[in-house]
Amino acid sequence: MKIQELAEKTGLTIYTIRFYEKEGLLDSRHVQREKNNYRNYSDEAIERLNLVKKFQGVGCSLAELKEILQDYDTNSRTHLQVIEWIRQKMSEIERKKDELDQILETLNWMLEYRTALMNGTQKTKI
Amino acid sequence: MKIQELAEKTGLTIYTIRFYEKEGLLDSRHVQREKNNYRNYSDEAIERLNLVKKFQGVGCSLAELKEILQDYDTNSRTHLQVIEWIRQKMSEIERKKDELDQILETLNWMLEYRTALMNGTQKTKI
DNA sequence: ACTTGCCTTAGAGTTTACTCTATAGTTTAT
DNA sequence: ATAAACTATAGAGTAAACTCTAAGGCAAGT
Repeated sequence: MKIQELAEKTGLTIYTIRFYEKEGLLDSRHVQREKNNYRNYSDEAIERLNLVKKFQGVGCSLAELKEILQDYDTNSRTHLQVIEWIRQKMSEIERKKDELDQILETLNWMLEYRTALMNGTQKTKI
Repeated sequence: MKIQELAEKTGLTIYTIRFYEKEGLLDSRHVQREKNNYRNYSDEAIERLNLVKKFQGVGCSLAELKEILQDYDTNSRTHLQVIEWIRQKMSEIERKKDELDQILETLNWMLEYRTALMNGTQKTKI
């Protein structure tokens, strides 16, 4: 498929897709060139970009993602290094989940506070 | 307390603290000026900055934070608007938690994949 | 053939969130 | 009283992640 179609299927803009490619987040499994030099994307590209989006959404930088997504035989990182990275990332995610719970509590408190204010009650604020 | 002390207590730099103030994330409850024009921070400032950090860490922009943290009587947003925002944010956070679970699954799968590779097994990749 | 619309690149511009520098005034320690 | 260490401001600089523009090539419809 061509870039416009991929953009529609992933919800990204064509600029972003080309930018990600330039940043090394896509490789030959995801993009090939036609004779006319047009990019031809595989279905794997959709999955890949969705993966990128998912990780991005939880505070992963593109640089970090690039390192981890790079094919095992094309870079210098050893499997053990990558495995270590994955483990660290997993406990980071667990920590982030706890944080989200804390924020939910805070939001709930804010909700109560605002509701009380609407009814003229006085409470403490931060 | 003065800015350096607040920086140490919050883990932010003095630049960031001043920047946040300029962006409207702190108000008279958090900062006052001395006769010498030095900023004098209250203990509430610590709590406030920690709150900002927490929300920031889960993808809240400063602009968004500003709107929500602004004092109820100093801005044009009605309580109902803010309450609606809080509700939306809460379901957003719930969605984010689900995403984190998905990512944990993905990471777990990646871990298995890498481990298998180390042992010479072949699997599929994205 | 011609227009419209999609594709290409290089490179410039934008936004967010800092981060620092220059310059100057204030406070503290010796 | 003088230096070191802190404070202030305005404004410049940086990094990440886009976002767009210009100039040109290709493709499909009339």
